[in-house]
Amino acid sequence: VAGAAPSASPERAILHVDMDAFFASVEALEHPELRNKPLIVGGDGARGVVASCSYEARFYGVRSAMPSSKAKRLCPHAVFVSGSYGLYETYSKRMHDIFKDFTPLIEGISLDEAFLDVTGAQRLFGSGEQIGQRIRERVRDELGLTVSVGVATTKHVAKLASEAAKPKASRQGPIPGPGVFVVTEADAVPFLHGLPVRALWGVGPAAAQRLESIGVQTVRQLANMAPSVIASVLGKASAQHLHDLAWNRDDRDVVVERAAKSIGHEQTYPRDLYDRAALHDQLVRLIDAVTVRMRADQVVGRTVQLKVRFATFRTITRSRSLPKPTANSSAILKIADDLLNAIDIAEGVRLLGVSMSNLEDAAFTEQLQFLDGRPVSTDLDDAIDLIRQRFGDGSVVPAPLVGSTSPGRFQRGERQWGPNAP
DNA sequence: TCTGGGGTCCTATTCCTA
DNA sequence: TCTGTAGGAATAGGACCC
Repeated sequence: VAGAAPSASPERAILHVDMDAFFASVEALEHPELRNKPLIVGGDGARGVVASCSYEARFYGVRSAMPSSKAKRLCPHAVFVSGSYGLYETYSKRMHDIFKDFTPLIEGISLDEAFLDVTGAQRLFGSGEQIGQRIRERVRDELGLTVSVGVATTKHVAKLASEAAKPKASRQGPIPGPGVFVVTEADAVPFLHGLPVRALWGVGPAAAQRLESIGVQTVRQLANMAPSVIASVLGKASAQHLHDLAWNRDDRDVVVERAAKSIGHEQTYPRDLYDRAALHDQLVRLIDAVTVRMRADQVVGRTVQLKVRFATFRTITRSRSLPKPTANSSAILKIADDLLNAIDIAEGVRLLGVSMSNLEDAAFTEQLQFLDGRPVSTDLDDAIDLIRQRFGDGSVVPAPLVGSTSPGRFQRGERQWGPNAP
């Protein structure tokens, strides 16, 4: 209507919801005897790392991704739990079910964190802050867990805001934080400029050190630096990106579902491997696990990547692309074997990994063919999938693994935090 | 004092082809 | 037929995230 006042559209509201000490909190919930103790979820073995830890453990300096051996030194009386991926998945799903009551625009970042676009939900449920409070209450009441919520007009400030909402560690456990932390559009730049560059999403140890070399330690200094100067140490793309973030220029949307770009598995062994036959058997195992997932997701892949970490921790990758994409175990194994055979393994192999990329929808893909034109059959893989469905994962295993000490089937999330053996 | 496993994205180099 | 070159794809490595 001419002359009518435009209805005030609500300000963009992005929530970042982050579970507090997720894995450790779930374990404490399921095992009451572990409550209020320094608790570490992760790999117990010599090559394990910390996946998550309670606030009581954090007080001693224990952090996620830290080698377990170091964590034990810092906090010798901590209880170690190896963790159960499936359990965390269940809790994560229940959390998402709560989110769905407020908005369909949910972008899961990991099991324990997600972005929610609640711009359009504000008329119905109140401001972003109010929605954040309600989500917190419901997760607490229905799941028995605490989450921290950041509210802002952009994704990356929402992410930083949830960090500001989090509890602090003490000997007695978490000291509650604000729980919900709001950064308005007007406050965003001052909020950002008070932070160290390391706080920005995408600035890790390497970038922080490079920025330091041109005298940049804070987001404010980064913001006031010419992008061309930043580019001299970080490259053009990330320089422009970080400079934009420093001024709260972030127009990235909450993306509900994105297709995976690669599927892979890797494993660190309790002892380094020096034997080609043993490595071949491990390839069989890894590829079996990868292709099972590919077929379950109905995708095929064109590029095979092999990853080898040597005893010295030197890591290399070798890849080769097929003329046509596939999810066929033997076709992939052939390539992976070729790649492996071209590598000198005298140093000893600590980790082996296989991943498939250049993924395509299996339904729209022409079948991989042999040179004479016959299609490479996936009948065998399909039959194996069926038998496992009916009789269990252990009912059929690749021949090289029969009678070996390795478990036949490689499970997603299995020994995710390192080998358990000493 | 030793560094997991799942990924994504970016950059530099190499190789191929027009 | 040889040479130079521009651009794209493939490859390798590394940084970063949870």
